[in-house]
Amino acid sequence: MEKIPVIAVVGPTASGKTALAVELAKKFNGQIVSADSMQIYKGMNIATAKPTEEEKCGIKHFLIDFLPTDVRFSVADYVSAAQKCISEINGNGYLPIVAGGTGLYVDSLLQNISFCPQKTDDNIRKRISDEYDSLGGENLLLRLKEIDPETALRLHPSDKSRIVRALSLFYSTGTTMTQQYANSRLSESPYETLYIGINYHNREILYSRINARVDTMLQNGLLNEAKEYFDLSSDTTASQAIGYKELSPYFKGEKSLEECTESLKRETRRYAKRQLTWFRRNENINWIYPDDYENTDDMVKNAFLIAENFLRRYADE
RNA sequence: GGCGACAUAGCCAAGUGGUAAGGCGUGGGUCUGCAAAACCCUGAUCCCCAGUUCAAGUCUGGGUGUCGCCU
Repeated sequence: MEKIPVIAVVGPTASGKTALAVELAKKFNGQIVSADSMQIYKGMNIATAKPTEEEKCGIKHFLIDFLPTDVRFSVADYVSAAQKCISEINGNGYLPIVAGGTGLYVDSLLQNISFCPQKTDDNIRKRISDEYDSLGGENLLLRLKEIDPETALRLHPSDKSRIVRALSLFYSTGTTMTQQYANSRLSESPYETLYIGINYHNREILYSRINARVDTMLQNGLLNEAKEYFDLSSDTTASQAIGYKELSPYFKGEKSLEECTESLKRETRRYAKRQLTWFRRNENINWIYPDDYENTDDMVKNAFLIAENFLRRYADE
């Protein structure tokens, strides 16, 4: 079966992914599939830096702004939704461009990871989570060792979420994490992907972009938006978004706005660092460094060259 | 000018004679159904000089600096 060509634009937050993806889409007749775990939610616009109509430049964006904030979402949901988008885009004769900073989503989609067909039982999960709290990580890890020694070996006793997941996966489906891992890569990816990553040689530049963007968000009314969402139930995906929970102490009168703004900036910087850690291990990424160029146009031109090479190679095959 | 206090990693900070807690930040890493989440790893010889002592961040003297009070 012939593979579908896909361009993926990845990188840390505030690096300029959105703009580059749009430029690529304009140049190569593309449409964009977002890979962002928070921009999927309706209403969460300012904090997530969701592209505005103006920024979209008329390019069609998929998987943005379509879910209410109380609906939970997961990688598995993302992959199946995004697969459909890519098929549709490709079927209509456009080039699919995956753009976003949620590394897990990007990789799972493009490497065609298949998730366990059965869902984990919420009650079992709850029970094991309680057991973790009462018995401790060491004990649960011993239990996991009996059913899946490999996974038990690589997990740290403090890593509650993964220990609970590994155990509840087995108890509710009979599949071990190790088996699931093997199963997940059985079918080859239907995509031929060009990865373009954006990073800065000088981290300080990225960090000052982040700081400045937070200030802009505040000017654009982040506080009003945050008032609506800082109280989201903690078991929702949306409640994890950076931008509301950091402002929460301010609304509760526990901290000053300045302190909360600082913490919001810091959390965003840390998030960017984690994103870089994630993407750096992908050897297939063609990294582009904005601080290598005099201006953005030159950088975009270089990205065009990389993309042209990729598409030509693809056409030749 | 006088009196007093303090001087430990980027920041906060414990330690009062036996060979440098901790927190925050920073940097690195893990990552397969909540991933903007969760988790792991990460640093100093204690302002300078001289002295006491087997042994000094810890005691003594001098210097420098900072802060507070007073005239």
